[in-house]
Amino acid sequence: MPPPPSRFLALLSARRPPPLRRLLQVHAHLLAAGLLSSSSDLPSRLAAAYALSTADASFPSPLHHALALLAPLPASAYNAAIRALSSCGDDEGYRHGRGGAGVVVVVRRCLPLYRALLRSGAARPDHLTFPFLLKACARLRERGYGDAVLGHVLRLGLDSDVFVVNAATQFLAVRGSMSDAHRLFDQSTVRDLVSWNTLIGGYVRRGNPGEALGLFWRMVAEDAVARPDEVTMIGAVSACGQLRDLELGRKLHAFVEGNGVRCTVRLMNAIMDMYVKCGSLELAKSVFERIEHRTVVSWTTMIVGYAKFGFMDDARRVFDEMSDRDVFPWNALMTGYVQCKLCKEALALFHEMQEARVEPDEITMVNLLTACSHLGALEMGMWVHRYIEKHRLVLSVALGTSLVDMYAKCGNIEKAVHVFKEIPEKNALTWTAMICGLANHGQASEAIEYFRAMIDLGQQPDEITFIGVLSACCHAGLVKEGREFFSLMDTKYHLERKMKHYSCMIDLLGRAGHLVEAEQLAKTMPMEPDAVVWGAIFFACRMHGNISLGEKAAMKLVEIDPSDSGIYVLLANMYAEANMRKKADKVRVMMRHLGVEKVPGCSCIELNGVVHEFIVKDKSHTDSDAIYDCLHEIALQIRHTDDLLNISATGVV
DNA sequence: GTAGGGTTAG
Repeated sequence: MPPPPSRFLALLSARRPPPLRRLLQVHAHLLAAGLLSSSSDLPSRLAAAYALSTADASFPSPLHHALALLAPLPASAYNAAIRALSSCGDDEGYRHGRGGAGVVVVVRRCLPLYRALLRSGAARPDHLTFPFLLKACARLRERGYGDAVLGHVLRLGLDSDVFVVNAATQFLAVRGSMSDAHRLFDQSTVRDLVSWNTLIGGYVRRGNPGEALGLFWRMVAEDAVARPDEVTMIGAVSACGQLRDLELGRKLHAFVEGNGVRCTVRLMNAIMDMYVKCGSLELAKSVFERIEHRTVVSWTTMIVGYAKFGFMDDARRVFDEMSDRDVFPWNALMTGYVQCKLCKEALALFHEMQEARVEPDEITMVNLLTACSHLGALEMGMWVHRYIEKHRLVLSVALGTSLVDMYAKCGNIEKAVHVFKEIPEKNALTWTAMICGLANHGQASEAIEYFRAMIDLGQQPDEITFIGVLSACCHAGLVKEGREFFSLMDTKYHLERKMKHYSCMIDLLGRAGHLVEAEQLAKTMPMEPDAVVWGAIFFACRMHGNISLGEKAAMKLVEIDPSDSGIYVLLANMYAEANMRKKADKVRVMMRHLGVEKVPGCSCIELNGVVHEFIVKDKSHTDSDAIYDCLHEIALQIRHTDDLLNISATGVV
């Protein structure tokens, strides 16, 4: 007894097509049983399965089998195959990196099918073809295909079909411009709830919450037929979250409850997220507690909420309470640790994640690299780099930027430059990471060169980019360039100059001996100079022997932080250098009298992937004795070298 | 058949 046709139908309709070998067996069987000539769905399902499957050495072009099967069939058969391809990978959720590129390759196969349909004598594209085809085009990177398809829609007069128009709006919102999508919406004679939702959702995705909410209110006021539903409200509430407008958010929440909108989990999740973004952890929590069937998204949103306000213990508790976790909650918790500067915890979490056999993704890698940058953990950072290469993760802008930053902050500037050059798509953040890295490594002229290249390529520098170039100028003593960039910031880029920019500029002027100008800038800057500014002035005074201004700066520093012992020591040193022994002793006495104590500093180092932390006089490390022996040895060598240098400097040798 | 919530870099 052969299996019934329904079994083949189920086999061919599975989310993943059967292997090509099996497909050919099924094909042969259906042919023999005469089932392919019937009016059933079997031929188009088989064609779709061929189109979905991956070619191998023995069957290099399964797509040809698909086209041959479809040739005598009506448009509906083509539509079914295009549909299968256009939503391929939907269930897994579209992800960047692994699999993402493969999905796009499969989606792209809609195009030959559509071309065959256009050429077919038996069938023509219809109103059912375009929603699927446009969905596929929206998932491709190139815009051209979709534009051509939109032209066909007009020529076939299908612009009066609301499904086609909505799909076209969605395509324009995702791959084209929102203004085109909006124009299509305004000029369309057909419009329904989905049309509004598509356009509102498009503006939200593009980060234009003002337009999204404008449309929402217009919909409420104008359209008596299309009432906002839960999808509309997800868009409106998300827009409100982007605006960080708590008052409006509560209003929209009330609107949901007052207008009989279905309270789906998705909507509740969106409301929670809005409350978190608007800064009300309490309201988010109360919504969370009222959700009956929480999804991973609900839990993850709560983790993000706690992490955002620094309650990492609560975030961890929520995380531990979850029953099944995909990569999102792991990433959310890790992001929280990194943002709270708990980098060792972030790395430990990654090890837990590996034990739990959860596949890390691009976001995980970005978090890990950020943690490595803060810790100076080069070995771990390099391990992440190898992992990315081994698993062929796409070197996205964010990932590439994190890599550049990691190498720069962990001391390997050559590798940072190398990676930078390999990143296919760079943005202002990538350039900034490179410029700051070069500056911190003392490669001032390169940093400035990169800055000028960035400008030439039309990338907009921001406050942080200028910190990079200004500190480069500072390290190299490039006063002229520093002045140029400092003024450019205001005149050309209209960027607000922050404390850090002033302190950098003042440091630069001071080191170069322009003490009057440095002091003048400190006096006229729009904010109260901080310890860094006065510290820079003090340092410059000590360097250039300006005792009176140095004293003034020291007094300011004491005023800002009386408990900081460092400044007393430095002041005493300044007097000593200027041969003012009495004043130097006086400061030391004062220090003892005030009972100022040195605050222990902390440093850390990574060895074989383990991060070791040390504080002054710390004996807690297991190898403490050996470490102190080594330290002593180094100190002796330094003293010895120092003596030699002093001797040669004084000309005795 | 078209629309919808959560994690990322300087």
